Amino acid sequence: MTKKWQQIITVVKLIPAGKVASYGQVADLAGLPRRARLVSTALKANSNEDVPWHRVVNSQGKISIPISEASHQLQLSLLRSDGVVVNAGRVDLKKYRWQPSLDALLFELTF
DNA sequence: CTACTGACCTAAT
DNA sequence: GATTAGGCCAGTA
Repeated sequence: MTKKWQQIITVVKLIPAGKVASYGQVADLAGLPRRARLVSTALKANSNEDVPWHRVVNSQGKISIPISEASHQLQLSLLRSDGVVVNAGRVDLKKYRWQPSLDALLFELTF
């Protein structure tokens, strides 16, 4: 577990239920611009209960996990239990995109 | 050390 | 919408 991963995980933990963020968005907030791919590897290594990894989708609002993976369905159901509407593996980003509050942004500065 | 792999992103067809 | 191409760069083998 590197420090970069910890920063990513920390940001993901800030995403409130009912909202989603994109990989790139998380990377930026974690102070790691252009590292969207690192977010995905960090998340897959930390798919446990205290990390709401399911609230992270790609820039199109779609679930990026391959259908072949069992966790694809898991993300789908977890999102729905959060109250997020998912159609064709996709959420409406205009509606559900997480907009970090000011205090959340200030918190990021402690990185 | 080199080579390959992505749960990515953007822009251009 | 869908697809392609290029860029990206930390992990992994």
